[in-house]
Amino acid sequence: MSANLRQVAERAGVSVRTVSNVVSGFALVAPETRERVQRVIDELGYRPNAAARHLRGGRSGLVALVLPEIASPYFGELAGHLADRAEAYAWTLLVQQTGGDADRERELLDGVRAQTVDGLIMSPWGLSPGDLTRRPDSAPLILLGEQDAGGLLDHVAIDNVAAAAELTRHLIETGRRRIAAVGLQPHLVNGTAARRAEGYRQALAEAGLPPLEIPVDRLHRPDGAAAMTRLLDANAEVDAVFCFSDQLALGALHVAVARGLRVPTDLAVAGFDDIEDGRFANPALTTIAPDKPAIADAALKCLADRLTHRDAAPRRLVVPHRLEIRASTETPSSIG
Amino acid sequence: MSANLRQVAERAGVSVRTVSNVVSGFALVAPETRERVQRVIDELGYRPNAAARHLRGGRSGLVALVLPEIASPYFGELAGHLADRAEAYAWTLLVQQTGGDADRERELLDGVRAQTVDGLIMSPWGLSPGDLTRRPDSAPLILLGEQDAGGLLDHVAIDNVAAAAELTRHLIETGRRRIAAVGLQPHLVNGTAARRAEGYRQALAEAGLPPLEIPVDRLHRPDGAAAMTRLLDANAEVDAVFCFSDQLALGALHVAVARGLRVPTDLAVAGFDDIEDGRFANPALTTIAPDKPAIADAALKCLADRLTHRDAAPRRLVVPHRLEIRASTETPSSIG
DNA sequence: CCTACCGGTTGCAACGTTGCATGCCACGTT
DNA sequence: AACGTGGCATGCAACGTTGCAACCGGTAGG
Repeated sequence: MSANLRQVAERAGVSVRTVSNVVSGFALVAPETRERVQRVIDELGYRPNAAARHLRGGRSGLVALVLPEIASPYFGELAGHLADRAEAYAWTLLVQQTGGDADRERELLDGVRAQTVDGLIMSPWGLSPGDLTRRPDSAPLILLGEQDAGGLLDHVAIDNVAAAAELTRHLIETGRRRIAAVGLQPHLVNGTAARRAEGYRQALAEAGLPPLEIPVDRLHRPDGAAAMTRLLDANAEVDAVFCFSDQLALGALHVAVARGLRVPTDLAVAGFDDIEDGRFANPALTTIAPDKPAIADAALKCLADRLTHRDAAPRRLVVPHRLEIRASTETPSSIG
Repeated sequence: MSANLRQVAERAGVSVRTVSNVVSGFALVAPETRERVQRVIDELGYRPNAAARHLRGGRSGLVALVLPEIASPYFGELAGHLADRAEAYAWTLLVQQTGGDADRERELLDGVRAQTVDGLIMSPWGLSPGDLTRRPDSAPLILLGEQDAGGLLDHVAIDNVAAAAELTRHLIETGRRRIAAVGLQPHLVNGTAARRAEGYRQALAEAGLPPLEIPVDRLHRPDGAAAMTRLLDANAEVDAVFCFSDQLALGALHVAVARGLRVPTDLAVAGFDDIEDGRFANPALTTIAPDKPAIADAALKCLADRLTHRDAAPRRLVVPHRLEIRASTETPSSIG
């Protein structure tokens, strides 16, 4: 076990309290005392005990990141930004996976950990807004993604409707007429897919084109592959597929190429999220790029603000996005 | 703030100690007392205070996962398995990123957090075995990846030499003769790349073929892309590229395809790690698939054992791998 | 000359929990 | 009747830290 304040105090010939003052750096301590104490601290290799600080002060320095799955590239990239940025707030990130399961989400929100962290940053899939607001008194919760929690909770998201509409318009502009949307999850309460569908429908309606919506079970590559297989088998004659995640799009792309379709000549494929894989896919994937560092910053800032103003009005932070046009949706005519 | 033991005790008309006994479930408590106390616990929504338990008992229930970067698909997938499995040990995972930087690695190993977690699972890149063993008395450390720490530390890894040799032999068997290896990192102390290079050289030597090694800066897609660009620009006339990570391979693949090479007809491309992107790449990527769930299990088990037997001899756990042959290395002749 | 104040330092108490030792009671045995 | 035993319950102390109030010596102001 490492040294504690008492041991340092004894050795430096001062009180425990003074050592504490030196360590925390704020209070009044005479320069020479500070220096002497500091020397002993270095000598003994003293490290403050986080458990005691937490017990005493109520701050753990931990923030829980509650995600469907950390292995998903989008969440992985986001977690990376969060972990980096968290340092500025002296927070360490703690990862908890839900698999998108409502019971598990509830369990993690109410569980022991939810009380020992300073806050939670969560991307809910299974829980309804009602579930989310009706929870016992514990650490503040910041939501990622659009959740219509009746304005009762802080959340951070891009404008999914606008983004999806933008991307759909881009497909229309490149001459596509039969544009399928892949990624609705009818069984999930999660509002994000619904927003993207909304934007997709808006843009199609503007152009007088009919929607074609393909539901999926999850948002992974195999689901995109399965959806594309179904589309092709059904002879749907689509000339563009807009997937609600890059993973779906990569799965779809894989099947399309394997089936001998030329992308983008025969079929345009677009995704959403701008994960790194998409950038290096063959062909590179057109996508909506949410500003992930900004999402991370906003979530942490929002949490920090919430901690200092426990009862300020909940905020909805909208983070910028960008339409990232790559080879997978190039105009067919311009290729030949 | 939520209720504490004292409040429950008062309300149930028993001592604090008895409530504690009910909560921890082990000690002798009369059934009717237990039931009465339990009722009050539910009523007040009592949750044990982790900070106090940690302070008192010395166990935090936290395990730090110290990685170069969580956004990297291999580490993301591994972290997912670890987070899932950790539950069986009542551990929560805490993520810390090093960027592969030696100073940062040292900082995290010696820092405050390293003392407040029950253990650390780390994938070191910058620190030498010497640095790793010479560290102050804190939580036990389990290493991921091969580290020749002189047998002084627990570590978990696949047999990288054998795996790389296997993959290289596969390339040779499919008729490739000019096989480049991409992924040596001369500036890093990390032994993994060196092991893979060793296996690669062995297999080439067996077949009487000359090695061709391309160093890289990092193991990301852009580095693979850059390496492939260099190879092509140098007119190296290679017919196969063995990349030491799937990310490198995907970058290389992207450039190869973009430059008009037919993969696998003109060029075979293979990777290492079996990240999901590789499975859905165009063409799908041949790779070495480490048994990631097994790695996660082994690391956690190893840590648990270490905690119960603080001074048992350090162990080196070798986890199985599998050669995953996919389209990117199919025999050219069999295609036409 | 007394008081007020200020910089520097200190002791006490408390955060919520659990290990340990002990106490109490009822029952069965000697 | 005295004694041991086993089941159950309790009080005390300690884990390491920091907020609070107080203290001390010295200087400035009334």
